[in-house]
Amino acid sequence: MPVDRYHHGNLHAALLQAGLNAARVGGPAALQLRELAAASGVSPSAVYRHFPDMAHLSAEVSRSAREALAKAMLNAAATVVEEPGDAGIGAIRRLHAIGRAYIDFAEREPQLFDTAFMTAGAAPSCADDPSAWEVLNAALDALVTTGELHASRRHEAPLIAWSAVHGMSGVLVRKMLPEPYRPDEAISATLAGVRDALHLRHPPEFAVAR
Amino acid sequence: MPVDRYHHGNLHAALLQAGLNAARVGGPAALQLRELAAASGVSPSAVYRHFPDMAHLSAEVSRSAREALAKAMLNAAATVVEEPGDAGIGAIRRLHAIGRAYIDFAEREPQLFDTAFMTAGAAPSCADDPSAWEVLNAALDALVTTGELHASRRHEAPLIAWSAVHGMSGVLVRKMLPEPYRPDEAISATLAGVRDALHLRHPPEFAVAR
DNA sequence: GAGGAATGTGAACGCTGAACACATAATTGC
DNA sequence: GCAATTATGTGTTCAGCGTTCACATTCCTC
Repeated sequence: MPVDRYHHGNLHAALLQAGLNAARVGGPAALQLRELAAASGVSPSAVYRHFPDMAHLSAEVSRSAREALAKAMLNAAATVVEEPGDAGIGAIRRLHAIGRAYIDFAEREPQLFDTAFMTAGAAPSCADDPSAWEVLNAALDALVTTGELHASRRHEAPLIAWSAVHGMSGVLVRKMLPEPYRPDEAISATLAGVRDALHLRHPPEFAVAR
Repeated sequence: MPVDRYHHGNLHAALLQAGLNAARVGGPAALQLRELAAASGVSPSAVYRHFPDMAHLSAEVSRSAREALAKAMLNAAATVVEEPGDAGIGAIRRLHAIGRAYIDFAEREPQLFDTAFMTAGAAPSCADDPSAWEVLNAALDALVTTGELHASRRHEAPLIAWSAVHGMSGVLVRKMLPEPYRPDEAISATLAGVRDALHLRHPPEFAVAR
């Protein structure tokens, strides 16, 4: 297709991608209409043919960032190797893996993580995407199935896991971890705390100096 | 003192207060130079006699919000009644009280909570104020002193407590709690999870349906 | 091929934070 | 007690932001 033509072709997707690129570097503040329009090789007003206003574009970028986070979690879970004689420990490792992937994402892409959760109150819930929440609950279901997690704890389990992991992510992103703590020990402690709170086993490879 | 005079008297403090008032209602986005100047009965450029730029004013408002949060925690801890024969359970109740105060603050003043932690990366650490972190550590010290918290867990304890409480606060503020969970059960579950992770006793009055 | 829908342009408008020269009040020094 | 200096506030101006509108161009359909 010709490179120079009046119509862009797929400006909606291009703006979204430009938004992700910008947010990756500069966070929510970098989501500027004129900037994204220029990055897509288009005049500012062209944006309004594809989004009602800047808030909707930002919201879609934010949603896209949440999807990337969920995808990173699924990826991490998929790489966990199954233990031949012990299905339970595999489930525990998978929960650990998705928790660590969540926090790793926040550390690796702090600005994008910030963008993912920038929505202040007016969020259309999170029942929209293949969300981190669903990935977490699938992992918890597996823990119940394998007998690692007592059914009586199943209901509150995602609250405990999510608040801890999401909280530590926020602390690391905002660089609020005080001296003398180091990010890696903070992450390990958080994940170990989740296993303790859920009364799970601690697989040997997760041992921390304690 | 005369109400109509050229010099304001204490514009710095007035702008800070105006900022807190605005942030309480509209969050970080409501911190606008012209708005705060007008609320203080002063022209926009007058602000620059007291703050180098808007970012510094916002940062001071944010810091002030963090102080308010810490004060709410101290307040809650002070109202905990001591158990005559059991100093340990008082310490546990105090930890519970400051955790609940933290989350309650976030629920009661979501916009102010958002303002308190809006600093994206460039925060001057949090060793500046009578911070929530210090209040938390004091409570944990008391738990060690009374023998409720094993010394070997003391180091990682604040990481576990803070990430869980801060994370649940963020979830509630951003209204990200999915159906069918209700805020009060989510808060109880989070705090119970912290006690579990720290291997603390569960005082009877904190019993939840589980 | 004609006509209409979809999409992009360019020039506005009101808003924002910021910078500047200038005006006024408070304070200091003699 | 008065002049000079400093501190503080005003008004104007500027660039950049999101947004709107009339208009131009291209694509699609009949």
